[in-house]
Amino acid sequence: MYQIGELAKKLSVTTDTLRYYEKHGLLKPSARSATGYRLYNDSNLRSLQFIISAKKCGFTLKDIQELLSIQVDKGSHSCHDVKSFTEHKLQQVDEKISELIAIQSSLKKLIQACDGGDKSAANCSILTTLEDDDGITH
Amino acid sequence: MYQIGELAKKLSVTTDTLRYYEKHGLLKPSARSATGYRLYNDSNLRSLQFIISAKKCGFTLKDIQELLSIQVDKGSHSCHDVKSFTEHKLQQVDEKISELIAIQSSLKKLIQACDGGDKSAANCSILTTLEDDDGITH
DNA sequence: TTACACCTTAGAGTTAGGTCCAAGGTCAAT
DNA sequence: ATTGACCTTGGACCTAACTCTAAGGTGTAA
Repeated sequence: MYQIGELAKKLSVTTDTLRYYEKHGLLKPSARSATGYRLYNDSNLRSLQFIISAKKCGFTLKDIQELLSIQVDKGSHSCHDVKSFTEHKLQQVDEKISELIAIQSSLKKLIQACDGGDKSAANCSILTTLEDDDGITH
Repeated sequence: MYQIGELAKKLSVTTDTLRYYEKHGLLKPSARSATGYRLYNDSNLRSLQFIISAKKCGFTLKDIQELLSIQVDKGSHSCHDVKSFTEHKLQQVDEKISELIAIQSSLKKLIQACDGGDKSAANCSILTTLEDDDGITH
């Protein structure tokens, strides 16, 4: 069990942020001490890691709350709903990955050009390298 | 050449957003009409596509401005600076991709569980599937 | 020449996601 | 028993990225 300050330090966020996440339904501490201190367990820690990762990838806190709320309950009558919701989220993730891969390949080319590649005049910015061949396709 | 409204409609943003991007140095229209109307060309359109893509992946407008400002000028004395800056940005992109791939694999497992996979009791949420095997490693 | 859909600027307002008090309680060490 | 580093709540404040409003100019079709 961690106090709020320990957890915050572990994952480099502030205690204010943790209280904010609690208030907005993203991360509820597993318990409270007799005197009202928030107490977090390892499951809370993993949730927070997930929140931080997903945020870095451009998901809103609302998106993240939805992702965290996905629960597949075998035989549940809501299985179909959960599945189509999850498929929709997967599609968003796939899109982000495609876009990042295009940017990644552009940046790699720019670095190569900097190493003395012979196309440096033609490929001199992220936009020109994106246009090159395997850029973002829409 | 497009007027602001045409470009906005083409890429599903508002005209206010385009004016905002101009004011903040992200997207300057290639010309103005005699009467002061903004005129955008295809290069402006590609810049805007890039801005939208990068934003979706969690880059701030400041990040995006920096990405757009990368210019490799062969033989430039600043080549080294540009290279290390670009390498740093590439590292950020690589991280985002890793995190998205972990989330992607989780979502795929959840969808499979929904299809009647036999591990649905054990793997019932995004967090449990992340913990499974190939989750995010820190 | 007037209607209507465009465009201009400047500046105010909004939302998400924190961040920072203030006033006070808790806990371990001196 | 008091110091100092923790914790509590409530509410004000802040920044990024829009979004809206007001007051007015432009362009073209009836």
